[in-house]
Amino acid sequence: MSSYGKKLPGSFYMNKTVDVARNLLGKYIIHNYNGVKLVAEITETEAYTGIADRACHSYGGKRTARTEIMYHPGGVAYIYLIYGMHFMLNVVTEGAGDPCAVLIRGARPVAGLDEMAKNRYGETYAELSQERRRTMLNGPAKLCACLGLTREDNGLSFLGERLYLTEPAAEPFEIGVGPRINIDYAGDAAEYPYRFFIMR
DNA sequence: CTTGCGATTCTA
DNA sequence: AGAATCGCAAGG
Repeated sequence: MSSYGKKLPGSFYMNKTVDVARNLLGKYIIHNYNGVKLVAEITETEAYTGIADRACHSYGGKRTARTEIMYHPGGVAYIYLIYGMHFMLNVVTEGAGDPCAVLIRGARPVAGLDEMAKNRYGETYAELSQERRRTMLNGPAKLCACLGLTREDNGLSFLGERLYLTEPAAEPFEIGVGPRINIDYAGDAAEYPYRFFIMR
């Protein structure tokens, strides 16, 4: 076990997606990237609950090359390109054939700060403005850019050695809940309280 | 094959 | 408010 806590077991992911989304708050994302350990604490998530969820890419059982990985058993990464330029990291949940996932919307940088800053801004962490230091991981696309995650990493198992999640020493926090962001197309589902975030 | 557009971000 | 920028998915 590393100093960042014990790796989450496969069973963590095989639960109701909304519960996993809530439980992911405070967990660490570890990406061993170019020989550097990038670490970030998850601070904001959104649950996408599969076939019955109009906001979910697999809504209605839609099964395409892009959504295929969501049908895999929980514990793998679903990473896709959006707006032709941004990648989004999701944690696939629940059992095989139940295409659900949790979008990681935000995090707090913990380690590998220089490498993260270089990945997105081409500067060391020390060279970043205070504003950028504060906001470098507070969006799903920024998070992927800083952590060096791309389409190439789609389907990676969180039980492997390169990309995984850990349970760090517990620090209590309150959990905020609200509707998901930018899914106006989803009708009633746009109002579901499926977004979770740490309130400090 | 064509076309419309998105679970975003930054700039003005 | 608008642009950037392209793979995906639906439709012809």
